[in-house]
Amino acid sequence: MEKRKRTTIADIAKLAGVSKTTASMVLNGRASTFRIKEETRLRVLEVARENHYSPNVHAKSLQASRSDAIGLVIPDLTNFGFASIARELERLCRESGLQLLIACSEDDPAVEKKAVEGLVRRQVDALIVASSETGDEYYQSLTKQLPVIQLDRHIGQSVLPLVLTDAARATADLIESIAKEGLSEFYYFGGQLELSPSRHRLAGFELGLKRAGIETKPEWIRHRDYQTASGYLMMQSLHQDLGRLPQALFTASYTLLEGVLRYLKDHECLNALVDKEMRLATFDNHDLLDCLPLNIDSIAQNNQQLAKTCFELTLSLINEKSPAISSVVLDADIFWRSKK
Amino acid sequence: MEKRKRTTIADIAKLAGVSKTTASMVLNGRASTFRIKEETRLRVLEVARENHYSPNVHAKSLQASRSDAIGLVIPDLTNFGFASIARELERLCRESGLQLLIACSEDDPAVEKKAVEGLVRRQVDALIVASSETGDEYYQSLTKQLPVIQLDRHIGQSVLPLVLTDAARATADLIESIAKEGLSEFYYFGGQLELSPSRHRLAGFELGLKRAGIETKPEWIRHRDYQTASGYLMMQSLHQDLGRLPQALFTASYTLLEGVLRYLKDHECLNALVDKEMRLATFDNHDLLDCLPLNIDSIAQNNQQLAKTCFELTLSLINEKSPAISSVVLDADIFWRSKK
DNA sequence: ATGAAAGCGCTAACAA
DNA sequence: TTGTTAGCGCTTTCAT
Repeated sequence: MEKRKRTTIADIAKLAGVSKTTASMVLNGRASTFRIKEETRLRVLEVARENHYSPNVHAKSLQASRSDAIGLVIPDLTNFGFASIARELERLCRESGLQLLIACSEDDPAVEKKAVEGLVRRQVDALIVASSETGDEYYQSLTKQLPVIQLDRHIGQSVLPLVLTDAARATADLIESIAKEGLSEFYYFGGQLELSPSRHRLAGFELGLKRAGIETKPEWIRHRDYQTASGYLMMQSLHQDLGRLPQALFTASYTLLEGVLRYLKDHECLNALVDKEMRLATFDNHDLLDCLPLNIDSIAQNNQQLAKTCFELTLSLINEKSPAISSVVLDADIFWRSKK
Repeated sequence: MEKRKRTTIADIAKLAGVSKTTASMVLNGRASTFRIKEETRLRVLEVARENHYSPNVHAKSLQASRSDAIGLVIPDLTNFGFASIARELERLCRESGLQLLIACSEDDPAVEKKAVEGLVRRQVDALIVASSETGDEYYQSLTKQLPVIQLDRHIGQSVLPLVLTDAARATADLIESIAKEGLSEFYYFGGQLELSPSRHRLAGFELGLKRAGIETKPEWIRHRDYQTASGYLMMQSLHQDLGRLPQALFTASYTLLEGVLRYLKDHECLNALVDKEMRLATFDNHDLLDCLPLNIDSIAQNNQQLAKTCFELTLSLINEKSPAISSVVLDADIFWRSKK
């Protein structure tokens, strides 16, 4: 594995019998601007091709103090929603000649900080964060060095640019509609209330019940974190508390739903869903829900739109065109699987 | 958004009243090696902290001609298997102070080439590829510049370092066991035969049947690509061909399984699975399969092990310690859900 | 129409 | 024990 020294612009210049300047101009497609002779231009291009010349981004970044890279921090790459967003952002970056640097926080503020520091040291031109922090002091101070964009999650009351989904509205609509079918109870399993999406989802849930004329009982609302295991545990304790399955349950995330399903499967209760004796709905969508006989309604964020909006906002911040709007809230969609 | 000029080592040196060299030594923790006075060391460190000094990786990379970054090319970030591998590799890199650069090929050789070129321009120290190419000429030529490791997919007959799962063995065991339950037919839906995993999975399938004393009929084997839509279409045409559901079906990927399930759901045939009138098994595992009443057996790659092995191999190649072994084949696990 | 030289931030010889 | 200097590959004035 002998590492061949890469060919540099100096090599090309020498081989083509021109100066570095001329070679640089030609290779950056600005030959006409500098009225380089066509013959010279072709010669340089030819030499470059023959020698597989590829510019060194570090040299370029060093001198331009730009990296043409964007940092993305998300909790977990295997979470389908974040994976979708990451995929879309990666595609947009790739097609614009940028590189997306993805780092995971594992939903741990300490890990998140480490991850961000790594990205900042790599001089990313901007930072997109789905944060697990509750305060934005750190990001606020970072913003002096580079643009920071909040994605999917609002960090405390931060006024940094923000792109997220209006979870409350779709949740309220979904809950109201189900509740009006004539329920006398509706349980809610959620994650950490410190995270902004948790609050919005819960607010939507309570609003939906209210609109359906139902008063929320405190014992209906249960919280842990977004781990699948938490969904399992909450379902277990609910089942024990009641001595039966609940009439209806809303899980605030796909991971929690999975925990609930696992419990039901382990205890051979899935039939209650098939027969619609128990109503189950969830935030977050998953393609597989379409393929199941379980009648689980869901709320889907528009991840593609989220990514696109976020990307465009990021680009405009990088170019210091202070954009018309710096915060965008998108609608979520409801996927009905219990009806019709 | 006024971009503050970042503090450099020269700033630190000046503020601390020392030379750049001294500051550099101290900041790289090599003060003792150069016998820098403790007092000086502390002063430099203090100044650096006060000014939020963070070294510029581009300058460092330029001079060291290393980037402390590793490139990863996978077909799709939302594919659960690849996402798991990416997550694990990202974690390993992060904990070693490296940055993982992830790019997607969308299973298109042209896109893949573009993606790789982008990573190479960024001077990644090594490249890990789950390729959709059928020949390795390109990667073979790249290997003169940097180590290239094949992950999960064998590129043609390439002799480049390789880490993958022995799909054939587990598949054969699974198929044999199911077939011996007394089946007279067993269908197979696969993806592009040009991709090495496809061949291994099919070989395992045929071996399994053979061991069960069943002769494979050509019409049992069907191929398209790994799109979910292809699973749907293959199921549709099979259903029409037979005028009934098959006794047993093996899908060579999770995406194909999803297409099959979607077809069955659309045509209200899922009960056949619940009642075990139709046997369904798949390559690739998914947590949700544990939560369903569908009795779908699956084969799981050990993604964590795959990532770990690949990472270690990569590190040793970067350090030019030619490793003892340059190819690793790992076992897959069978998850039974139809038995017991 | 082309070239020489400086400088981006950093490390490593080599001096002192 | 610390400082001076050159050079990594590139772009960009400023000359010519």
